[in-house]
Order: sequence, then structure tokens, then C-alpha cells
Amino acid sequence: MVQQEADPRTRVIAAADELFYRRGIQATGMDEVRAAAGVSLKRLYAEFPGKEQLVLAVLAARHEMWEQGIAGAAAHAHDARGRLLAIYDFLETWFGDDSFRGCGFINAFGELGASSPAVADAAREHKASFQHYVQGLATEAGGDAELAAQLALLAEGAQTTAAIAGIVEPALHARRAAEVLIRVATGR
Amino acid sequence: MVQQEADPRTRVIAAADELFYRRGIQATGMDEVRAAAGVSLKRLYAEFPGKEQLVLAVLAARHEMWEQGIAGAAAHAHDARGRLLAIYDFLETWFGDDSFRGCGFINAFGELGASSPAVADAAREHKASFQHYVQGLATEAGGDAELAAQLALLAEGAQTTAAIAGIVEPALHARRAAEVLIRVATGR
DNA sequence: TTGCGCCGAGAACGATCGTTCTCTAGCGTA
DNA sequence: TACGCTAGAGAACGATCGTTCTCGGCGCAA
Repeated sequence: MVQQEADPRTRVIAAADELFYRRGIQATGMDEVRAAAGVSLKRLYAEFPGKEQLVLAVLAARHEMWEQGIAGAAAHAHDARGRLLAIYDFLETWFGDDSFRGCGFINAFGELGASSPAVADAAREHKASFQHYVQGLATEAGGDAELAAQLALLAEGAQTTAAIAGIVEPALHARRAAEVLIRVATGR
Repeated sequence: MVQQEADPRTRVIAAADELFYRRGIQATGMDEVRAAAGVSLKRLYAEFPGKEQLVLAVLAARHEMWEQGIAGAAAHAHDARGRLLAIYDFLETWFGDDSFRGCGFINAFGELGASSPAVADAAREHKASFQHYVQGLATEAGGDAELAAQLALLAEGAQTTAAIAGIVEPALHARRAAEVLIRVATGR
């Protein structure tokens, strides 16, 4: 069910990512991943010594995709404020995707954060990295760390709200709230 | 491990709530719930015909606790704006609790939303109810539905950020952002 | 061609879990 | 006392899952 030309490791990660995200990690068996990736169980375990390592690899890949998505949306903006607001435009298109089911890190944290410290750390690092990204842009736009934290809060809230309600509007509300907060924090 | 004087049904819900929330729903076995509630397996299944019904009962109880917490925090405020800001004060004390592990509905949705429509609906209804509550206060404070959605977004984002990062500050950032949004939306 | 090593297919294993069944002790009533 | 009902303790069952093991075939070197 995944492009057969890629190397096995990439195929496994792509298949696992899709299944883990769509149906949940614990609800997805290693044998389903094997079947979807078109790979033998022996190779799967040769590549990833256990399910937890596969989960961590999937989260790492998802983190890369997130960073590329954010960076791609920011590419067309011409100042820091535009790059900040591009975050919410990116969220809007993401929320509109049929496969959208919330933030994979939040989902993984809720499912495994209590039993797998490594997964909890991966979620923490992903969110910290996003915070850091926003903070750099907020500073460049003339705001401070508090503004950055607030803009990140809006993005987080939009993701969970859009996932549970199944709508894209939270991205728009978050974007307009961000505009107000940026304007006030940077003194227009 | 729960107060033994309450009736069995209440004891089961309290024990299940604690275990489900702390360790995850799928990671908690019915036998652990039985042991923690000090109840026989037969009685457990007489009270709840299956695990899903128990989960739904736990979510219903958690929804009641949430509403009481929000209402309790709002009780000391003397206007709608104060009651809106009381939400974030409530969040701050909640985040400071050692047992805090994020919003139970978001966690349950991430874990079971894909496989249990009933659980997904429970999460949706809980969030919709909160939206409705915020909207009533926002209207009373002179704002509109968009302000309400934005204030709710801040609360949602604060919950997930505080849970993953393990800090209480998101409540403070959300509160100050809410103050700005309310001031701007209501024309000071 | 013959032997060898690698790899895929899938059976097998052990653990866990949701759910049901069995057995027995206790209790109220005739 | 004898009987029948209830409920608790926990064994049992069937399914699932992560992980490992076995077997058989294919390619490659001599």
C-alpha cells in the first residue's frame, strides 16, 4: 500500500505513519504495518528492534514533515509577521485534509506518554522546537517571549479543536487572534 | 484503593477515572479497575456491560467535574469578563496538580476516537459544551462568537502545552492573551 | 552442478486482556 | 435444619499482539 520503489525502511515508516496516525498506535499491529509496507516481518524487526523504535522513527519523520510544511508556508512571506501568520495558513490547509486527525505528537503522548518516556520526550522536543521557531520569528517581529508562547498556544488549541470538532475554522480564529496579539505586542 | 463507603458504581467510576487518566485507557485492564475499586468482576460487569460503557461513564463524570470546577472558579467573579478570566485561573491550579496529565477528553479522543464513535462523540460534546459556556460569557461581556472561539482556543492550547511540557505557565500566557483579546473585541 | 547463506512467508510462542463461567460460602426463610 | 438465592473469588476461554523461530526457495560462488 506504499510506493514499492522506495527502500524498505522508508516504506515501513510511511506505512506505519499512516496507520498509527489514522487508527492509533496501540490499535495498529506490527503485522498490519508489515502488510502495508510490503515487507517481511523479519526485515521489519531487522530495521526496528521493537515497536517503540518504530514509533520513535515515525515521530521523527512526522517532525520533519511538520518543519518542512511550516517552512514552505513561510517561504512566500516577506517579513517575520507574515511568516508567523503563515503558520495558521498552513494549519488551515492541513485541517482541510481528509486524513487530518489532530497533532500526531499529542495523540502519541496521550496514548503512550505515561508508559513510554521516550515517546513523551519526543513529543516534548517537537513542541519545544516549535516554540523555539515561533520565538525566533516573534523576536524578529518586535515581540517578546510571551507573545511567542501565546501564538504557539493558539496553534496548539486550533489543532485539537479542529481535530475533535472536525472543522477548519479554528485555524481562521487562531490567525485573527494572532494578528491582534502581534499588533498589540509590537505597538502596531 | 477508593473510599469504601461509597456505592460500588461510584467506586468503580472513581477508580477507573484515576487509572484511565493516569496510565491511559488501553493500558488499564478491567481487572485493575476491579482491584482498585474493591469490587468483584461480576459486579463490575453487572454495572457496566463492557469497557466502552465504563469509559463513557468515566467521561461523563469527568465532564461534571470540569463544569463544577469552572463554575466554582467563576463564582467569585462579579462580571462576565471576570468569569471568563476565571477559566484560566482554574486551569492554572489544575495544571499545578501533580496528577495533571492533560485534558482527559483529548487523551481519550486520541486513543479511541478512531475506533469508538461513542467516545469521539463524548469528546465532541464536552468541547461543544465548553464552547457554549464561553460564548455565553463572551456575549455578556460585549464580545462576539469569534472572541468566544478564540478564548476557547487559548484554553485548549494551554491544556495540551501544559501537559506535554509539564509546566503551569501556559495558563498565565493564555490568561494575558485573553485579556488583550477581550479588551480589543469589546472596544476597551 | 553442488553447496551455502540470505531472505521472505508464515507458523509458533508467550503474554495480556476483555469477558464469561464455575465453585463455594454466607444468609434469610420455612 | 434444610433449601435456595446471591454474590464474591478467581479460574477459564478466546482473541489479539509483539516477538521469535522454522522452513523452504532462490541466488551466487567454486
